[in-house]
Amino acid sequence: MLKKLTEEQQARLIDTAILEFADKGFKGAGLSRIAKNAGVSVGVIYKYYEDKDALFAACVKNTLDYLDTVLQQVGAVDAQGADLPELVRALVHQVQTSCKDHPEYFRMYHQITAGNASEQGEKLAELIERPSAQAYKAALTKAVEDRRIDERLDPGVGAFFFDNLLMMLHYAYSCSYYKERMDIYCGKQLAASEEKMEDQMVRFVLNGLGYKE
Amino acid sequence: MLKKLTEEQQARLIDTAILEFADKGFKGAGLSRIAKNAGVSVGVIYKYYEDKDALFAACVKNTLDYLDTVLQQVGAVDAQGADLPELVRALVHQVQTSCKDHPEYFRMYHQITAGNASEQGEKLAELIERPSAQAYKAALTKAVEDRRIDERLDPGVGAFFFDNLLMMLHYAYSCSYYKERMDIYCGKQLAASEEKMEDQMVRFVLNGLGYKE
Amino acid sequence: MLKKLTEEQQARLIDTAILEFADKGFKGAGLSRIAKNAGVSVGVIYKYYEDKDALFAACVKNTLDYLDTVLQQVGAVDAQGADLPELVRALVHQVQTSCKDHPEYFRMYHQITAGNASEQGEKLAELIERPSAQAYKAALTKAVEDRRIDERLDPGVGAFFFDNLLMMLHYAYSCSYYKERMDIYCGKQLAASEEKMEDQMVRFVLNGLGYKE
Amino acid sequence: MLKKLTEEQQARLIDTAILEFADKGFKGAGLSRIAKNAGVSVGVIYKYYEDKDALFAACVKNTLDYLDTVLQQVGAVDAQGADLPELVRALVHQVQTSCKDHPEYFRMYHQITAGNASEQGEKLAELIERPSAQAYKAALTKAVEDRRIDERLDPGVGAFFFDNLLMMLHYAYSCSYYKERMDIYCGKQLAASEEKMEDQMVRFVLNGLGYKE
DNA sequence: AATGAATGAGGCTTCATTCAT
DNA sequence: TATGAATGAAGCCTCATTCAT
Repeated sequence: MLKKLTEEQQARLIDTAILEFADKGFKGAGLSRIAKNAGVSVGVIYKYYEDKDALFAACVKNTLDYLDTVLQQVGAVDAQGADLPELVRALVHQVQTSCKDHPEYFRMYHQITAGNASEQGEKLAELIERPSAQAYKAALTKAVEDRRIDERLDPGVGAFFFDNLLMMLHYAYSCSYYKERMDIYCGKQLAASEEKMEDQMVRFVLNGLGYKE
Repeated sequence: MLKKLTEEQQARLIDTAILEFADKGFKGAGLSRIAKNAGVSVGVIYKYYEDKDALFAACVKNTLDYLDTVLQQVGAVDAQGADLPELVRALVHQVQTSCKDHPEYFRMYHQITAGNASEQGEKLAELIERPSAQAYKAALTKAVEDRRIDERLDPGVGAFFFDNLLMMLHYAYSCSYYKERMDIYCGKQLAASEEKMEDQMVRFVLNGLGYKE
Repeated sequence: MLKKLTEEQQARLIDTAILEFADKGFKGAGLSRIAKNAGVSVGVIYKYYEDKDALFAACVKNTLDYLDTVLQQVGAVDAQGADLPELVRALVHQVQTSCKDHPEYFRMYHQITAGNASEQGEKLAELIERPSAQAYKAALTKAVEDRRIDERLDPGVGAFFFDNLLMMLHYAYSCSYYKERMDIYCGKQLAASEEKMEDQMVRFVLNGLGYKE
Repeated sequence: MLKKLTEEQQARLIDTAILEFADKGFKGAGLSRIAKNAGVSVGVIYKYYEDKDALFAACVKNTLDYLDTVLQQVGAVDAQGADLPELVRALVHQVQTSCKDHPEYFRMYHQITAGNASEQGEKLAELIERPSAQAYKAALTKAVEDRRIDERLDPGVGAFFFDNLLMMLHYAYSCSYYKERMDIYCGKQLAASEEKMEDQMVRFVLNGLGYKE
């Protein structure tokens, strides 16, 4: 079913759609605008996707794939036997780089979590969150066993708090509201320094987990 | 066909509208559905609000007022000379109670931050975030001066991380996606125990800030 | 059915309604605006008139009464045995004075003839036009018999042309479009001089009728 | 569901719209009724016209173009060196034929002059009236110079009266109210005879202008 | 197979009409 | 009885979806 539309055009369609959905939400997004910005016709969208819902679903899947890729990269760091501080720093750093590269994916994530579309967010949560939850929890469980972090902290809950912080950092680097919010809290100057924010974040997280040396 | 919408009916209209906007977003919300659910006619909305934008603005204002009230309550705890652990615990606890009472306000907040409405979220950020930012920063600055928390942590940034955690906890207790996410990370059992979550959260935050004794 | 609304208020209601209908047309007129401008409530309109149509009908009747009054005044001139030039001059003059006093009635007439309301204009034509048609025709018939005007001109048709000219003069003095049109044709200066316009009109009409001596 | 509205369909849309606006006025006209009568969907109107105002404007433009065409045809007669009686007769005759062909344009003109639409009629007056005013005035000025008509009559004012008569004749042949009115004044029989009305009109006008030989 | 104009259901908004006070 | 807020049908307009080319 992909005769005339090149792979590139299909990719561009999805990318454009993600931008639109990420910025306008499901209802606010316009198929004709997407088509125009993607340089294709409205009709062709319906050759590839059943309807607006299906296009949105495809965008969601794309977002998931991207998030998976990002997670995999961290997994690689983990696999190299990095210690917790290195891991945390790698994750925080990656928030910054991935948000610089593709802020739209995280705005898209924010839209997904708003649940304005037709589908249930609950099903997506499982899909999206389980992998990182598992990964972080595993790392923390191991750290607990190694007596490197506060054993009174449940690894799952710790992972939750940690990911919460990452999540909000993603938003701060991707969504205008949260960007403004970060500026208000941290001051524009500090907020603009990725190094300092990274340092502070790493410190707060390790402290929070009760990491010892 | 009452002679005038009672205060109660007006309140119900706004409440219904907030529920609708919170769950469907600005574009997805339907005035006729709001009217029906509020038990009034479509036309009457326009006696009280210029248009859909104005109704949304009123809902936003309502949300801000609620958030202010919540913050004020914590301010009272602070004014009683509570120490940092008490303050943190009070805040975390309030997240749980306010989300139980009025989850819709926090879903509404999430919608506002998505920026799908007609107005700019940037202007709202200032309005919404400045007060708590100031309050938390002040508390942390004082704690730094008292040598109670890690002085290498910038008070503003510390407040940012802390509020980020609160924010995500709000979402976890208000928005279905984040609720599911919390369950995935923490396990349904732990997530369901407000006391345990509170304890863990207080521990993580105080650790994170490097709080001593 | 006229307990509280004084005669004066009722008159004001009709006057206000005429202004509104004359300027906005039947559909464009707003009952709430009429009520407000008349200083009464919307509801009371429905105590005196079945619906918008009935109110419009009352305004039409009022207009007819006014036009009748105007015609009667000319009838008085006629009854005094005035000759045709005097009669014509009196009529032309009256166009100018009545348009100065109550331009709204002639704008109303224009609206009626547009037939935008719900009722048929045909019925009204009979009511409105018959009297003056009869009067003018009688005057011309007599003038023909007296060999004062061109007998090749049918009295009815002559009356028609004459009234056509009067009608358009009414419009020129009452409706902004026709006022502008008069300025374009005659030049602002000439158009502004009622005496000159009157003279020219009288001359043209008498000439047209082939009036001798 | 044709691939594109044919020229014919587009023309039909405008024609239907003119009919609707001409008979119901701007406010009274209904886009859905226009669409239905034109045999197209409501939505397609918005592909060709920004909104109801724009559709109305297009109808007005169409009307102006038609009136121009009509005037041009008379211009041709004038250019052939016709004398005043021939010119007047040609004009009167054209009123009859053009009203038979397209009465809706003159009802539309009547609506425009009622000024119920969104735009100012004043601007249109200049556009619509200037050309014929100029043409008629020129013809009369020349006639005055040739000592063919009463020099005490201002050419502009003479043109005004003449066009007033033409205007009302247009209405009489196009609008039901004015048709009825003509019948009342002239009698149905005479009114129905275009030749006689033409003769009478030509006589009246030439007399009115004081035309000699 | 892609195009993009046409379709028409649905949403926001207005306003004539009703009716509780 | 007058009031004027509430009602809800109807109008304008948008946009997801269809389909002739």
